Amino acid sequence: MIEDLTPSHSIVTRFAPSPTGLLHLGNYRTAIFAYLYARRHQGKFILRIEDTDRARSTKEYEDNIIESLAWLGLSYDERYRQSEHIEEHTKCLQKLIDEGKAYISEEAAKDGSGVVKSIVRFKNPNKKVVFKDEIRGVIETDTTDLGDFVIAKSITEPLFHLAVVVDDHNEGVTHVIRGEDHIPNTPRQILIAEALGFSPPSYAHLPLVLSEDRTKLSKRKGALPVTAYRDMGYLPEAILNFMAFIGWNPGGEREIYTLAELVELFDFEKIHKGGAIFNKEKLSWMNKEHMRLKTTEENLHNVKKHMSEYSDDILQKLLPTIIDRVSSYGELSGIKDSEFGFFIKRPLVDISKVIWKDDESYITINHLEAVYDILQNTNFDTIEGIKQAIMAYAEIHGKGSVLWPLRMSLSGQEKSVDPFTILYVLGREESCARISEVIKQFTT
RNA sequence: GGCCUCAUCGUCUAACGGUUAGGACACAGGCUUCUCAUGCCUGUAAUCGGAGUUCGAUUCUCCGUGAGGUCACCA
Repeated sequence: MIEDLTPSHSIVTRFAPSPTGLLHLGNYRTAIFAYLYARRHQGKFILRIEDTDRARSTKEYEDNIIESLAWLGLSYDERYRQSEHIEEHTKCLQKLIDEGKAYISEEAAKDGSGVVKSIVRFKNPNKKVVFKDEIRGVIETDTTDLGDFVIAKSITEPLFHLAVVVDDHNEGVTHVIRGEDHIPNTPRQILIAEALGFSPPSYAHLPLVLSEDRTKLSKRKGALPVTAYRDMGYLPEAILNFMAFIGWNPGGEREIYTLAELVELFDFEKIHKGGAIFNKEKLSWMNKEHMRLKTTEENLHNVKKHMSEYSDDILQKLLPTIIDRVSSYGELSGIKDSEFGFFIKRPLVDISKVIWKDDESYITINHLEAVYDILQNTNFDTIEGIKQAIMAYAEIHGKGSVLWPLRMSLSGQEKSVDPFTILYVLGREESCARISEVIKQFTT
C-alpha cells in the first residue's frame, strides 16, 4: 500500500495533519504545495498523521484524510502515525532532561481535577532565533518572552513541538511547508532542534487562505472538507488547480493546468506573501473548464452518477448539452428534472402556448404537419442533418413560426434545449408521436 | 495588548525600475438566437498614505495606516 515512488530523496517534504476533525480545503492546500515541491525535485513526500493528542484523534478523521488525498491524486511515499514514534520522542525527552535542557515540573493539571502531573518543560535559553523563510526571507524573534514552554504532558506523552522536531529530523525532512499561522511556532521548534543537536530544516510559510471576511478560513466560516467537494461532483483536477493558484501563480495569463504541469512549474519564488480569499465562483468556473478537458467517456461516467434514471442512449446524445449547462456534475441533481425531464417523460403540452406570437392556429398546425412529414425522410444520425432538413423549411416560413411550435410540442416548455437537439435525442418515433399528439389536441 | 507577518481592480492575480498597469472570476451592455443555456465582443474597476533613493518607481528603503496571524498540559 505504501510505495516508494522516487529513487532520489534529496528533498523531503511532509503533510502533517491532525486527525481531530474534518480538514477543510484550505488545510489541503498545504498538502498540495508540499506535494508539488517534493515532486518538482524528485523528492519524497510524507504523510504524517499527528495524533499525539490521543483523546481527540479518531480513526474516522484519519481515514478522511487518506481518502481525500487519494481522491485528489496526491500520492505519498510514506505514511505513519506520530503516535507510533513515541519511543523516539521519549528518548529525546530523556536526553534533554539528562543534559539539563529540559526539566520535569510537578504541576496541577489544567483540567481542574487537582491531579498533580509531571510535565516536561523546555529550558528556554532565552536567545534570539533567526531563520530564513523560503518565502518571507529572514525572520528574527527574541524567544525570551516564550518562557519555559511545555513540550510534553509527561515523559511518555510528547506534545506538538517536541514531536514535530523529532519526527522531522528522523524522517530527514528537508523542507517544512506549512501555513503562515505556524510562524510563531518556528522559533520554539528551532530551539528544541538545536538543543537536540539537530540542524533545523528549511521553512516555507504559506500565505493563509481567507474567508470572505478576510480572516483565516475555517469550518465555521463555511469551509468544506475535500470529500464534500467530491460528493458535490467537483473534479479533483479543478480543486488542485484552483487551490494551487491561491497564493501562487507561475506567471503569465494561463490559468488552467494539470497536476503534472503544476509540478513542472512549481517554485517557492512565485508564492505570494499575502493571504488570499477563497472565491467559490471562480472555483466553479475553473471546474467547468476542467470538465471541458475531460474525455466524452469520463464525462459520461460522471454524469451518469447524477442522472441514473436516464438511459445511456439519451445521456450519450445529450452529453454536450448537459456539460454546457452546469459547472459541476452535482448541479445536475438540482436541474435535471426541470431542464431534461421531458426527455424521459412525455410532457403535457399546453396548446395555447404552442402558437407562435400572433400566428393563427391553422398556421401552427400546418407547420407541425409539414415538419412531421419532413421528419419521415430525415436522417436522424446527426443534429446537423436534422437541423438542415428543418431549417430548409423554416427559413421559408419564418423561423419562429416553425421552430417555436416544434420545440413546444416536443418539450412542453417555453424555455428549453433547442429543437434539433431534442429531435436527435428523442429519435424519429418519439418525436413524431409527440408532434402528432399536439396536432390531435388542436383538431379535437 | 506583546510578538510576528502582510498590502495591485469587489475577488484571484501579471508586471522581478521605464507598460495606455495586462489577464481571469464576478458585474453591466451588445452580438449570435424560436426560447433558455452556451459562445463571441465591449465596458466599469486597482498600485493604502507620506517621505526618501533614482533621470524614472507598483517594483528598492524608512515612517505611518490598515489588515491578518499568534500568544494551551491543541496541532
